Amino acid sequence: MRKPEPSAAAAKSNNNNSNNTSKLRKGLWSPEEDDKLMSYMINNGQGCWSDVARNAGLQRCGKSCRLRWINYLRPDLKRGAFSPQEEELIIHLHSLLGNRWSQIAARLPGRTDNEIKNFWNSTIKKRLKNLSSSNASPNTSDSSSEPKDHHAMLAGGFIPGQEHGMMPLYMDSSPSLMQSTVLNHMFDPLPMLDHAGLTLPGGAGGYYNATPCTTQINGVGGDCCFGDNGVFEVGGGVDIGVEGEIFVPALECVSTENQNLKTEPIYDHRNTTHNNYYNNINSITNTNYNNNIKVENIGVGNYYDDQEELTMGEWDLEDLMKDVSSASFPFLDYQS
DNA sequence: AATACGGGCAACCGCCCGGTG
DNA sequence: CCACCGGGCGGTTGCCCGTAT
Repeated sequence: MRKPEPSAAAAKSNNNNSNNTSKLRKGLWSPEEDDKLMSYMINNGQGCWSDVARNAGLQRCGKSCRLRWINYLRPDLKRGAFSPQEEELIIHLHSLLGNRWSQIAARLPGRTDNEIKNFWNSTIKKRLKNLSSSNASPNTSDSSSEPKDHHAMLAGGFIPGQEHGMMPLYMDSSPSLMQSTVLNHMFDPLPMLDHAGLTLPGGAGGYYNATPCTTQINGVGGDCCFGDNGVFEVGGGVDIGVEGEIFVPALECVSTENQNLKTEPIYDHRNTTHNNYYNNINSITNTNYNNNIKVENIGVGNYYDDQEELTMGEWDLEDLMKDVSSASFPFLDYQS
């Protein structure tokens, strides 16, 4: 994190200078900048980011605006800690995708690649490291005795919030290592599911409670999204996915009590008040919907049962992800 | 109470890729 | 074919804050 430039006021005075690329602000975003970007995006939608920066009256480069919007201001962002299910999914997807954070994020509703990347580097990586060191036998703790097959060593290790213990965990993101392990059936393709009862987060027994990908702003009911024209639309949701509808998993319990959306975030993201602003958005976002969808045709393991479909040299990410997206995690359909 | 330290995370950097003229 | 530009992405930095000493 970086301090906002001390000359924010000075930068403002240069608003009318169109040739001010050398005076672009860096560092933390001020609440005024957030307001400008937020209102511009809601009113005009996403276009050329350098235009966004210019037209919104921001002394920022387009990239900075894009990043701020994607990582912080997007109304559909989920704030707060990762749920155990999300952790599991991240680990699972990372075992398949490696450090392709954007692709992992695409399958985690409301989470950004940056958020997941930070979470991985700060939390999960550390846990895996501790795990690997604690798993080492006291008698064989010297480095020379490190198992050749660290996949096997890690398999059955850290599974947050569950007792599964069949998912391999990787410190190494090499696809070749991952795919070879995949081929060896070393992980449970649906680690977050109870195969017998098909228990999904928020539900059980073949059905689960899902929250649709919808967002309400300032209490206005309806879905929100960017339409074909790039304009941020409220109302008139798009339905795609399982049985024709978009659903986002209810990955965490969201309070429905606080519906008083504050329109002015208190700018201090170390301060919980600021986070509350976004949590309130999410409260409203995720409220009012508690739909049940039927989970059918889960293609568990079919892909991996046919080993001839995969060879080391023909590893196909998209094919691999088929099993992760619609089949294995039907609630993630809307993302693709 | 003061200081040191480490964790968490927002934001920047630099590279890559695709589109366009 | 090439140069330029904007957008996307992964890696890294650096600051704030909580905790330990």
